[in-house]
Amino acid sequence: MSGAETAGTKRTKPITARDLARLMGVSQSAVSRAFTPGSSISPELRQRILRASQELDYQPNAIASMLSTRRSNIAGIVVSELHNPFYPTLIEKLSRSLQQAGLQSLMFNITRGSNVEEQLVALRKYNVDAVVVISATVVSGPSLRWATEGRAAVLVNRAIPEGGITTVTCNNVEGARTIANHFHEIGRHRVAYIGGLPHTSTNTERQGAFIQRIAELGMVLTHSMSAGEYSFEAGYHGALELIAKNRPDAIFFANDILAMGGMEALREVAGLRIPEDIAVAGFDDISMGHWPRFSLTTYSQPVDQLVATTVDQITRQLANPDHPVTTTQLSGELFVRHSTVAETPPEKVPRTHPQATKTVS
Amino acid sequence: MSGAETAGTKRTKPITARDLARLMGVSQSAVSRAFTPGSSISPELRQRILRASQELDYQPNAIASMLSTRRSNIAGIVVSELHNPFYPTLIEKLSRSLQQAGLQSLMFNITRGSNVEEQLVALRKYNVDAVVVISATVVSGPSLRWATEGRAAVLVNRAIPEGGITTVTCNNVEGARTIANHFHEIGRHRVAYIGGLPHTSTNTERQGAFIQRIAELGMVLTHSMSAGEYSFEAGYHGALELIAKNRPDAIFFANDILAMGGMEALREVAGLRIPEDIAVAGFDDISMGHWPRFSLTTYSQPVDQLVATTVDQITRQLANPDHPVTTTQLSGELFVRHSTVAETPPEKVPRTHPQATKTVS
DNA sequence: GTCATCGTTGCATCCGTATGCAACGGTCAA
DNA sequence: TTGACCGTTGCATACGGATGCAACGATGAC
Repeated sequence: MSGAETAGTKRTKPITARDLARLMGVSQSAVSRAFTPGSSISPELRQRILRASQELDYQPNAIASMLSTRRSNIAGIVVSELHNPFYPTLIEKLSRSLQQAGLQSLMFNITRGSNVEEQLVALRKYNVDAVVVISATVVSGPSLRWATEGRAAVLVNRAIPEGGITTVTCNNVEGARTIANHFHEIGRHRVAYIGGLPHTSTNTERQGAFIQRIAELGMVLTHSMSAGEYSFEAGYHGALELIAKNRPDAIFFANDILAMGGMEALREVAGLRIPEDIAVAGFDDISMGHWPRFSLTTYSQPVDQLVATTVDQITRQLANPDHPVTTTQLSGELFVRHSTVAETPPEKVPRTHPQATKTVS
Repeated sequence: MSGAETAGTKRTKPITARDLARLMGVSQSAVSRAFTPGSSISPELRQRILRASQELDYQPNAIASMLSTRRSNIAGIVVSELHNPFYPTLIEKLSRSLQQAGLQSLMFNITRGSNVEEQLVALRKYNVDAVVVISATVVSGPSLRWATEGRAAVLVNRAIPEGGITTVTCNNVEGARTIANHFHEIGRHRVAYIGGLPHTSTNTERQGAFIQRIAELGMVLTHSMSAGEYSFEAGYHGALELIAKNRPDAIFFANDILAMGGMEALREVAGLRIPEDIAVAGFDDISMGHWPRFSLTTYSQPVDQLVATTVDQITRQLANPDHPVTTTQLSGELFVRHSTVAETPPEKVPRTHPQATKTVS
C-alpha cells in the first residue's frame, strides 16, 4: 500500500443546481424541475439538463430538498433484538422493501448499552417520515407515541396495550392453538410452555392461547414458565429448570431459538430422545430450524407478508394523513419436522408463504 | 381498539428557533448558540433558552443544521451478508459505538434483490459524513472509491486490491496459521480447507496462509475448495463433496457458519465422529459455536476492537481531512473446544478479547 | 388582426439553522 | 475621564432546492 495517501475526507465541494444552471444558461428552477417528475418543464430542456448533470456529475442535494419539502424520505427502524436470527432476516427484507418504496432506512438500536430516550429524540430530530418499530422490548407506550407523533408509524410483531398505533403481527393465537392441536394429534398428553420476555404481547398471546387450547383439548399443562429472554441460552436453562420439576411429553417454546436451546439441554443434559421421549415445537420458522440437528416443528411467521403489509401501511399513511390506525394479523403455517414426528421425510426445506387474514379495526 | 383513530401522519408543524426567539424576545442566533457547545453566549441566557426549549418542546431541526454546516452526522453502513450471524453482532456494536461518537447509522443493504449502483448513489445524495463497508461482496473498487470520495471511509473485515481506503480486519494470516499449528499439535496429518466466497480477501488470505503453513509443517493437504458462499448450507454440501473424494482427519472451514454446516453433514450423513474421526475448526467465534452440539474450535474475531478501531479511524478522518489511509490488522485468539479436542471441559463460554496488533502503512 | 389560452421559463422567496461581522455595554488601565 | 478591550448580542446572509407567481412566446379562435 503506497504510503502517503490521504483518506478521502477533504470534501471537494460538489456542484450545485445553481452552478449547473449558470453553466447551461438556464435558471436554477429549471434544474430543479428537471429532477422533479411531473413538474412543468419541456421534455427537451429536461433531457438537456439531465444529460449535463451526468457529465458534470451533478446530483440534487437530498438534505436541501428535505429542508424545502419537509420530507426526508427516511424511515427509522427501531430494533432491539438483533441476536435473534429472526430479526436480521426481517430487517433485511424490510429495508429492501422500504427502499423500493423510496425510503432509506435509518437504524435505531435499542440495546442494554444504549440510551432509549436519546434514540427517540434522534428519531424526531432527523425528521424521519416513518417509523417502524421491531422491538419486543423496553419502549414504553407514551414514549412511542411521542416519538412517532406526526409521522407514519407501524409496530411490527408487537402490540402495545394502549393501542393507537398501526400494528402488524402474525396471528399468535392461531399459531399457539395450531401447535396445541398438533401435540394432541400426535398423542401427547402432558405438555408445557416456555416463554421468552414475560411482558411482551408475543409472549402473553402465545402463552394464553396455548394454555386455553390445551384445556379445551383435555390435556394436562404440567408447567408454564418464562425463560426470561429470547435466546438459545435462555431456552437451554429454561428447559433444564422445567425438566427438574416434572416430565412433560411435549414442550412448546415461544420461539425457535428458545426451542433450539431447549433441545440441546433435553438431549445432552437430560438424555432424552426427541421426539420419542419428548416432542418440541417452536415459533417463527427461522432457517436454523431446518438444520438436520434440530429439524424443528414450528409455526412460521409469514415474513414476506409482514414486510409487505408494513410497507403498504407506511405508504398509505404517508399518502393520506388521515389514514386510520389498523391492526393486521397474518396467518402462518405449521411445519411438521423431526422434533415432533420422527418419520418426517428428512432434508425438506420448505419456503412457501401462506395467505393473509386481515382485520381493520 | 377504538375505531376512528387516525394514523399520526398529519404533521403539526414543529416550533422553530425563530418562533422560540420571538416568544422570548431574543434573536434566533441566540437560540442557535444555546444549542451549540462552545459558542459565544452567556451561561444565563443559554440556561434561559434551554429551559424555554424544554417547555415549548423545541428541538433544533437536524436537517436544517445539516444544510448549514454541511455535516450530516450520519454514517452509512454498507452491509450485505446479514444471514451470517457474525454480522448482526458486528453491526449492532458498530452502530452503538458510532452513536456514541455522534453518528447515526444509515443502513445500505446490498443484496441480490437490490440495485448496488442505486445504493451508492444514495450514499452520496444523503451526504453521509462517513461510510463503513462491511461487505464481503460485490461492490467493485472503483464504485467504492466514487461513493466514498470526499468522506470518511473504512472497510471492515475486507480489503480491496486497489488499496487507497482505510481497512480494518482481523489478522487472517495469523488466524489460519494458528489453526494449522493446532491441527499439527493434536496430531493430525491429512487436512483440508473449505472456503466461502472465492474472490474475497478473507477467503484468499485464510486459504493461502493455511496451505502454506500446512506445507511448512510437513502435513498433507488432501483438498482445498470453495463452498461458494458463507452459509450453513454451503458448508453442509461442501463437506459432503469433499468427503466423497478423500478422507482428511481435519478440516479448516473459512468461517464458523460453514463449519457448523460441515459438522452436521460429517456426523449425520457421513457418520463420522468429531473429533475422533475428523477434527473441525472455524473462524469468527460466533456465539452459536459455543452451543454444546457444536462446541467449535475457532479463531476469534476481536469484534470489540474491530469496532473501536473503525470508529476511531472514522473520527480521526472527520477531524482531519488529511488523515492518512491506514491498514489495521487485529489479532484474535484460538479457542479450543470439542470439535478438535474431545477432553475439553464442557460448557465453557469464553468472552475475552485479545490484544491488538496495529500496522499503519 | 386581436385577444385569450396554454405551455414553458425565470424571478423571488422560503425552508430552519449557522456564523461572520458589527454594535453595544461594561471593565480596567492609563 | 478617556480609550482599549472583552464578552455578549443581534443583524444579515449563506446553505441548496422547491415552488407560487408573473412574464413570455406561440398557437388558435374569432
